[in-house]
Amino acid sequence: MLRQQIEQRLQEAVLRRFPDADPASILVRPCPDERFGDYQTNALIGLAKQRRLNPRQLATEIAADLGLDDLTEPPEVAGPGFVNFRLRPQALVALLARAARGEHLFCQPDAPPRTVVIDFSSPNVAKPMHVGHIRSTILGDCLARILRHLGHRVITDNHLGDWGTQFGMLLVGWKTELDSDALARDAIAELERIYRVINARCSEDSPDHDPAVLERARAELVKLQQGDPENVAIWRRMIELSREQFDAIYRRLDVRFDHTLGESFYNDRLPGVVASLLEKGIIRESEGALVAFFDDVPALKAHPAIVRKRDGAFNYTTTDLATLEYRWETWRPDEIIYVTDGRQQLHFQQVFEIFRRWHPEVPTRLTHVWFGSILGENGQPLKTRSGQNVKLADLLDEAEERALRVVREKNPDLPAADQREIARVIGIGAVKYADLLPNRQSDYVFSWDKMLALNGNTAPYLLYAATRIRSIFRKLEEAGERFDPVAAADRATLTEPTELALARMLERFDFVVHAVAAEYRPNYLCNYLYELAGAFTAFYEACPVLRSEEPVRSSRLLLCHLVFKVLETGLGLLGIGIPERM
RNA sequence: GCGCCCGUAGCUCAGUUGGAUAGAGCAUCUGCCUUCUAAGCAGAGGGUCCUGCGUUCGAGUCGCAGCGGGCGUACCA
Repeated sequence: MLRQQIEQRLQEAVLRRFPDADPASILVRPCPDERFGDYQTNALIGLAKQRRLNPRQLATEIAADLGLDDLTEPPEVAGPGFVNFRLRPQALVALLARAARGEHLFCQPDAPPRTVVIDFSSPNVAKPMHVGHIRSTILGDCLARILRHLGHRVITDNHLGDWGTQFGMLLVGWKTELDSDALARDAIAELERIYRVINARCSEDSPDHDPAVLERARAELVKLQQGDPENVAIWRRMIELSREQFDAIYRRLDVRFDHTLGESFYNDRLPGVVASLLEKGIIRESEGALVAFFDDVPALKAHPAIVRKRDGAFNYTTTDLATLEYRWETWRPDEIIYVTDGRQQLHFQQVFEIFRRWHPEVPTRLTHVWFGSILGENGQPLKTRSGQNVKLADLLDEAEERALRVVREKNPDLPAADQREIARVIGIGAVKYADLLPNRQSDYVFSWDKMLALNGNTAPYLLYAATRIRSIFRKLEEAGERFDPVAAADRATLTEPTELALARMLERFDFVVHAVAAEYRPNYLCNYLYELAGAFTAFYEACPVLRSEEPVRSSRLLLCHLVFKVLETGLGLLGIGIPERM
């Protein structure tokens, strides 16, 4: 927040000197080493080079013209022409006071607000949600929370896989294999089972292969596509049952969608999409299919995209194009974000390229936010011992169970219900944190031990710091005292190194949240919160709070109060809650 | 073949328009609980940032070439 003011004054000073300079390249960023200061700019070096000036001399002259006395110590020029800024304690105290009065929480919204559609999670009907869905769900939800926090209008849409050739087999299975008791017990497991049975009969290299079943599956699919009332009713029922199970998971994860418009929602639009693409000459017939070619795009030259298959059926490219057009017509978004696996990069390049040709008038930014795979300890994609996908519900159960074991060990005297609630919050938080902490583009190795470790950069560490703050205020309340942040702010004083370090950390929150939004990388926020929690525990060890004398005592309480709010807000942006105690 | 990603401490990984002496956790070692939660803190050791060449005042970061690994690549999504 103070960084922004420094940057603005720097840009103004540069423009006074060079009216034609580009302010977008005049940036102030955190110092890599706190010995140099809190913030620095290196933009003047490049600026001087362009204009054949001496960089150090230019830096010295600009630094003298900044008018930063209310915010920083006198700026220092260093090395080849860096300018280093050190925040004044009074400026930090004033910032904390404004936060105490509720004027901000160390983060300012983006202006102007934008409309952003986020497409994430997208599980398939009649299949259990498994680890393959976790990153999309958690990352997408986190980005939605971040962008909303920055003041944008966010529309989340769960593009369910509720249509496709698998329904031919599912319909045969429903009519010939269904065990209604099993369906009542665990609908998805039963749908999965009947699918497997029929799929085995349809596949030619299976010992159960039966050409008649394959034929029947095709016939049932055609009937569904033609609107046969019985098949449509069964199909709707399968969607309903699946959504109940998805919703149970989303409730546990505290994930919400504004819309759930599955693939089938776009069925009516598909023929029109293809007709329009043909009319505009964007696709043409090739080997019986209708295909878009990209001879003028080097990366896509060797990768044409099929928009209608030889047999006349549409595929996911067609559906995604219809979806894009619908979203544009309905919400006029400034941006549409797709959160999927990195393996779909080529697909989205093709879809975006086709859409640009199809609707060149649409200015919407199209973004594919992709992520790597979750691997087992053997370096291969994570599976159960029997080679199945790990079900998300099982994974969440185990996270909570493991957390419960630790809670019981650490807090044997708490009531069992409290232990379970604490374990639930920690377990779910640990899963989310472990997923958001790695750079999203890298594959990461899933490890229970690391995820629920009690130290290191983990959810329990952050939650522990937060509950220690809660504990301080609980003690205060038990003593019958009331804490008034505004009154504390009026006489706040920061002198101890760990106090000042904490205040500086709070000030940086704004920078980090904006960096997350700009690059779609929640791991920046994870690392920030870890540092904030670390700065708090260092302060906690060095500075008694309740036992100190006024006015130090209320200043430290104010720090605790604000650190808790930022931890709570930051963890909230990751979709993670804080237990009452640990 | 073409395209994308990765290669950083023994292990798992961060590393923000290119920025100063490359960071963290785990593991190893040394201290710290009669004081607000030790699920903690303070400290130590540990590096040819895959290799080479180039651009630059400055390269883990950018470009080119190579090596090693993962993934994608015409009718699944």
